[in-house]
Amino acid sequence: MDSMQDILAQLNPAQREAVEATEGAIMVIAGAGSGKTRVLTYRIAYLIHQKGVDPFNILSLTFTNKAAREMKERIGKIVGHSEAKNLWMGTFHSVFARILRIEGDKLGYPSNFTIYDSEDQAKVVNNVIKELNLDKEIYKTRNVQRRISSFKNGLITPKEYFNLPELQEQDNAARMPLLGEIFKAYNERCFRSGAMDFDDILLNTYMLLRYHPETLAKYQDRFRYIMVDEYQDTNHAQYLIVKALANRHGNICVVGDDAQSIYAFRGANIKNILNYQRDYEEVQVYKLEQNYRSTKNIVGAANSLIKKNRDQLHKEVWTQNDTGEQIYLHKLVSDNDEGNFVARIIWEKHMDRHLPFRDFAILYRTNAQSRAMEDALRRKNIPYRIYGGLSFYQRKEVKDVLAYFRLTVNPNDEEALRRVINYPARGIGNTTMERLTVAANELGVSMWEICKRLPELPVNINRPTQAKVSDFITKIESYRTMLDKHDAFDLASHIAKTSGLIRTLNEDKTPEGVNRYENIQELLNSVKEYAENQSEIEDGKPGLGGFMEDIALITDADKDDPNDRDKVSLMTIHLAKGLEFPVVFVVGMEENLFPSMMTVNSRADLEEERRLFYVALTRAEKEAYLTYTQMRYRWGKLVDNEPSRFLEEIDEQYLNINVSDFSPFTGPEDVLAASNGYRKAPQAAFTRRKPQTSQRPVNRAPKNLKRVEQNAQHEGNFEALTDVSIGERVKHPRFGFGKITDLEGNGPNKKAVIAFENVGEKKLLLKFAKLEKLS
DNA sequence: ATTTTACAAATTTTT
DNA sequence: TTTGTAAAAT
Repeated sequence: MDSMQDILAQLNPAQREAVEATEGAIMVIAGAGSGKTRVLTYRIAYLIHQKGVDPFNILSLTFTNKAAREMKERIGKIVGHSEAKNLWMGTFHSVFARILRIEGDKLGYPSNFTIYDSEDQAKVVNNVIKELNLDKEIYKTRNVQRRISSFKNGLITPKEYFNLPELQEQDNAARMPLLGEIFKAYNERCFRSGAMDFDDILLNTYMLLRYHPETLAKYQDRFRYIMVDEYQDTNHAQYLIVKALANRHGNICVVGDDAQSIYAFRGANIKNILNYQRDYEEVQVYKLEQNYRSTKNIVGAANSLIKKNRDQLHKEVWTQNDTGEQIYLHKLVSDNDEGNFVARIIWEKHMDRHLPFRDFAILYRTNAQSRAMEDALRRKNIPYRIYGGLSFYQRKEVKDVLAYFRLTVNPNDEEALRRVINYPARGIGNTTMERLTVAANELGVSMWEICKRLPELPVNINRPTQAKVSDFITKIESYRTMLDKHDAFDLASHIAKTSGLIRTLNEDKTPEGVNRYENIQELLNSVKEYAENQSEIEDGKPGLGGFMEDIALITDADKDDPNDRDKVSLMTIHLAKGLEFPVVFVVGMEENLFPSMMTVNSRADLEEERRLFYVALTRAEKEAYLTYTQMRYRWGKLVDNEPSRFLEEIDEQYLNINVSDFSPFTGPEDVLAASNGYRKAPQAAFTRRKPQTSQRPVNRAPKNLKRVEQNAQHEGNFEALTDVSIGERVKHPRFGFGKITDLEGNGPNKKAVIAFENVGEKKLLLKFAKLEKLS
């Protein structure tokens, strides 16, 4: 167990003050890399250890569940693990889902309510639109979803919606006058399915606290100390929940950085930070401005960029770290080329400098960009892990099995029922489903209820079909009787076998089919793991119900697979928030991609994109690479690009610009790879287009980039320096002066062993080393 | 009722 | 390129 004094001694004065200020309202403005997690962790340890606060009375809201787990682990090392385990710690969604499982009956929800993800949500919305006979060309699912979500984040229920002419006018203007009807029907549908969507978790928590004073009092009493991380990304609902909970003891500490606010699109409200001082009397504000993460170059570049934003709190992030290298900027021909470039740099650093793969992250604006990166990494056999995108639990076959699980735990879950009532095929088709839907709507009960009482209801469904429905019901009922008697794994594998899903998948011998089968095995493995873990805990819940509660809010970023220990990380910049890596690549620095096309017309949106870029840059500890391409595949078509406006917003002194129309990274090897695959077309397109592009007057590349393009030829010469011999003195851009002591390999793989004056002996691939001869 | 085929539409970002 | 939906065929 580490001593508290030792720990406090590790903190700088500002950090230490923030840790020791335990009472009242605290706001910590924490610049990127300023050790904010450290402060939060030690603050909790300090509360427990020095102030004798019971961990049970501490609530800490983090950005990911993984972050919560890791903090708990570190706190456990200081105060003891049996103590730390009682902390209330996790994301807003997981902590409040937990409370709603306990208290939800007060709102009419069962404790085993289902959590609908966006796919479920979209399906409910679609069904409702269809049932209301609305034109789906006008009522686009995505738009309706977004709209409903924004209502909920603003704590507006259907009832309130109809009292707010303003909102109705907005929808009228958007040619969606019946949006309120959809909203109402959607909510009713979810409610009678015993289901909440992500936004409901917050909205319902708010409703619970607002209309059940005794429950509010209970949790106010319990949470004597509250901490909120990433406060800049909380929305109105979250803000009010926290405010309500803190109302009694008033010990609340929020940590955030307005420069890293990147979730306005989902309702996050930057004003929460600004209002904080108004809401609480005598707010103590601490600023953490010393960056411990990145080099001077990276911090300087990020600062120069974020200065372009008009709306921001004043803050001066600085660092004592080394100057480090400039940020590399590279222009590539295509997205394929970009992938090859990144893969090649990673490979080089891995081989020559022995950097483990986990030191690298590739960050992009949109998930679609991962493909080119994956292809390139796979070709070089570089292990990688993708975060986000289509996560494991969203795959079709996994969701199918989960739908059976869901139905077993909560048979009212209509989306689960719709998904599998005829999968595998049982002869229950659209006509039957329509009639069941009508009956459910008329009686206002769940579809499960209708199916169960089908014989006694005046529903026009013929006998044979009724029998098929009732067979299905019987099957699910039989699973339900096993819920309490069997652990999650026994029941799950029983369901997988007897539902016919495994059999159906087994018949498919295509590679994709085999893969799907393996995914189901993997799912069952994770059920097994869950059941085993839970039976070890004294008050564990080894049943399937517990498993379903557990996975609903687990995201990709929360998983911690030991197999993923040494892999390159690929993720969107949004997902990278809070993480750090020695070497970071930010790819696709192009207009219309980053900043996204959707944002360039509004200053507020554009500033959010700029903050996003700020977040991306500040993930890097030692080195950052920015890349953009001349053309890339979008919508299956080649599209010409211009460099991102953000590139010229970075102060030039921090950049090492390698931009030329000649791309040294499309070597013979890549031509081969390209002509092998399905992307023959681009290759042809390049050769035809290249001369054109260089003459085109429309090429609006930023001025400073264009100017340095001239120098690029010069840069190119460094690449070619392979005709060196032992004994020669050379200069390396990073390692400085050195003498060649040995040579090995031939042609493109020729390597030199060089004794550098300052950094010792290194073995470098000549084609990458950018050596300069000293004569 | 289910499978096949053809054609259009679509891309921000996430709990 | 992929994904989803609608019409057509079995």
